[in-house]
Amino acid sequence: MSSRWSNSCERGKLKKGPWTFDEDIRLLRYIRLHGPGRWSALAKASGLQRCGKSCRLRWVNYLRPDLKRGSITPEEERVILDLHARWGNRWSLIAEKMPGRTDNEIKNYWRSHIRKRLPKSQYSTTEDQYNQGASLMPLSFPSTSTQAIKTKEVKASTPAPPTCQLPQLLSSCSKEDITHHHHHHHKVEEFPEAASSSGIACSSVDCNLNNNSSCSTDHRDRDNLGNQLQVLSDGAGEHYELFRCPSIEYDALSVMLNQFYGAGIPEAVSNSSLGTARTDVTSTIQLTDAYSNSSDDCESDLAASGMLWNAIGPIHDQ
DNA sequence: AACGAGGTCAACCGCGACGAT
DNA sequence: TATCGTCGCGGTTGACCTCGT
Repeated sequence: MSSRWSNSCERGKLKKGPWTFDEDIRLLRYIRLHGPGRWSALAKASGLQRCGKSCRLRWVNYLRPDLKRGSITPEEERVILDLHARWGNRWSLIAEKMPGRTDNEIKNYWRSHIRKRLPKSQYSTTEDQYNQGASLMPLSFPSTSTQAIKTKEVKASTPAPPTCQLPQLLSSCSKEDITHHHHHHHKVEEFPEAASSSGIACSSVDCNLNNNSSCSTDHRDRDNLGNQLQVLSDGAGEHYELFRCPSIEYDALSVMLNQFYGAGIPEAVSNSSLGTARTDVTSTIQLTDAYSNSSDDCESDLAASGMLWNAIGPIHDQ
């Protein structure tokens, strides 16, 4: 039993390791059509050379649109501390109380940030709580009933089909920023190939060199990423505007997700700080702006962008 | 500039549980 | 009831990154 899933992953020498951009697109497109769940079937039907387990993990921990990006806030850390003190290493349970955070993320945060600050005696007791059969303390949070949080009996619900939760991803770069930085605000042409193939009115792409202080070159500080893609809707259809900070990577997944969910939200603004630079080089497009007259740090890789648009395809025919 | 140590985090692995047949 | 397929959880790994020397 325990090895069944493992075996199915081994079967046919399925791919392992970091996900590529193309795989992400395939997975997203499939989920867009059929919703998440039934991972084994999904893995086969989507054409991905991945096992269902891997697909599920990628979705849950990385591609889900309702994920909150950026560092754990002090408030969130307090919640983690509190809940961990109550429940021990019940990461999925803790994650349920922290919308937008995954169990993996919380677990990693605990191990790399919190645990090392605590004396071993302190964290080991809470970590052992569950194994010792300690009863889970009732929550002080509005949430599932305390009966429902008894240990592993809690059956994690299948993630709901994608809903429009992009407001959670609101970027730190606002329109206001843009208007305040005219000196670096220049328009570039549409993605010709993309627009034609997708059938979407992609009227313009703004490459805004936003030099405000919130823009950081530290790719790991995702809070500070200033990339922004706006999906704008008007009578003529939808078009997309992309704003970015200099010297940071424009994450293609963001574009994809905006289009992915754009159908459901007429006007969506999203943060493009999805993913990290290190996950996979192919999952990010280095937006170095070939269209800029002035600058050296903003170029764009239209081929890659075109590939993206082609890959995800138009909304209306999905 | 080069290198090593330590940190971070996406992804993997093993396992237990559950539902369907 | 037994078996099978699927799913989700928690622990662990390892590639990549940053920082100090």
